[in-house]
Parts: sequence; structure tokens; C-alpha cells
Amino acid sequence: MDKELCGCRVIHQDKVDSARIKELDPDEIEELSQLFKAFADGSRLRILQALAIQEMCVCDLAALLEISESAVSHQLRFLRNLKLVANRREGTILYYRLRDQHVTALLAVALEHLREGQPAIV
Amino acid sequence: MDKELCGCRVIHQDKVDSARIKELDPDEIEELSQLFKAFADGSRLRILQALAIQEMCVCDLAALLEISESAVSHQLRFLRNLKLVANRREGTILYYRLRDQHVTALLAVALEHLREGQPAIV
DNA sequence: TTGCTATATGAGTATCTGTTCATATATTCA
DNA sequence: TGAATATATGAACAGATACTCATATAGCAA
Repeated sequence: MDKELCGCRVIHQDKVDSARIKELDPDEIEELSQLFKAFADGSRLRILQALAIQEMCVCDLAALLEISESAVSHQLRFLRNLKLVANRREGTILYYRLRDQHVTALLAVALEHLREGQPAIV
Repeated sequence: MDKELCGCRVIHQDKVDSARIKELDPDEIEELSQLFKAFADGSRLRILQALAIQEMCVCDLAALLEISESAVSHQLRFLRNLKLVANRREGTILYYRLRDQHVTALLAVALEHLREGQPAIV
């Protein structure tokens, strides 16, 4: 049922209505924001960018980022849960890799945005 | 094999080296993670998605999201600083819009990733 | 078994973040 | 001028989060 808009002013009801119709559902918003959180941290970003080049194991990533292996492992679990990375075992070593090309696609678009930085009039 | 490098174990020095060469510089990593933070919160995500459809003013966005106008204004400042949104004034009303197509591009790739959810063998 | 290595995980903690509240600024109109 | 409206901003606080530390697990080899 309709919740009353508890004192919220609305100037353009038509815009609010049309926006509401096209809104993503709450579950999708939650999943989306979780996905973007993966890229919203320097350590995870560097891990993803490194894995975009080649598969790597936990301790190599730790050496690259100069943070503890535990920290890397925690972040890899985060990325694993989001299905962004996967691993394969070789003896005691786990090699991590990106699961699909979406990671590199997202990074590419984001870098493109950044590099338009100072718009000299587009 | 195992080399001591400031206390960090390294199993594949060659991989670490090649990853280090291709690393983005720290400023770029910082900017990138800031950019992705814009999408890493439900409220901001909903604002961006609404503005992808049409320009909207602060109080309409507040009504749509059912949060305070102050909260929306804070988030819009965040998005403005990242050059993701811009506004135009008409009297006392500020209409916000997306600044370029990168926002929708990022959302599209992210949704594509989500919707491959359960991979039936890729 | 025992020991060693590589990684995973839970708890604790300091920092970060998104909100609300109170107040300030900007524009329009009487 | 002064009131009303729309938005911006600073402070403060609750909740989230990324790290460290200690410990656990898994595989390999003697």
C-alpha cells in the first residue's frame, strides 16, 4: 500500500512517477552496489588490475601490493563471493584469475571517464 | 625460489615484476576507487539511475528515494565533485543531470555481469 | 604420524561513511 | 526591505569496512 510521503515536498510529481516506474528493484540495487564496492577500494582495484594481466597467487599479490597475505586473502574472498575471480589449485598454491571480461570492461570505461578530466569543451 | 623482499614472500618474482610494470600509478588508483565509490552506495546508485532517465531537482530525488533533501544534497555534491553530474538553475530550483554517457555505460556492464548470475558453463 | 607451506577465517579495532539535525546561502516575490 | 522557497553545508553520531593478529585448514613430503 502507499506510504504517505511523510512531509516530503514534490515539485514535479510526473518526473517522480516516471522515475519510480523505471527504478531497479531493491535486490538489484543492493547487488549492483555490492559489485561496485569491489572496485571502490584501492587494494581490490589493484588486485583486479593485476589479475587482468595474468593469474597470480596470494603471496605474490601480497608482495605486489605490499600488504599482508591475510589482507589479500580477505579481499579475494570478497571478490570470489561476487563471482569476479576464481582460482585453481596447484599443490598448496592457489592461482587466482578474473572470471570474465566485465572487470576489464568496467575499468576501461572508468579510465575513459577520468581521462576526460578537464573538459576543454567537449 | 623464495626471496626475501622486505619480509614479503614471493613465489613468482617474474609475475610480480611484470604486474608492477603495468600497475596504474597511485593517483590514478585513488581517482578510480573514488569514481567507483559513487556507484557503491544504494542511494547514489538510485540517483544516478534516475538521472539517466531525465533531469531532476533535489526535492524530487528526495521524494523518490524517501530520504531527506539534505542527504540527497550531500550525495549530489559527492557526484558533482567526481564530475558525474552537473546542474542548471531555474529560479530557486536546481536541475541535476548526468554529465556524460559513462554512467549509463558502467551501469550497463555491471548489470550484464549480474545477470549472468548462475553460469551454466560459460 | 610429524613438520612445513600456502591460504582461509574469526575477532578486535581504528578509520571511514551516510545519515540527520541545525544552520547558512541563494533566489524570488510581496 | 522581509518572508518564503530550494538547496548547501558543517557537526555529530551510528553503522560499515579494511586492516592486523591469532588460529585453523589443506596439501605435500619425510
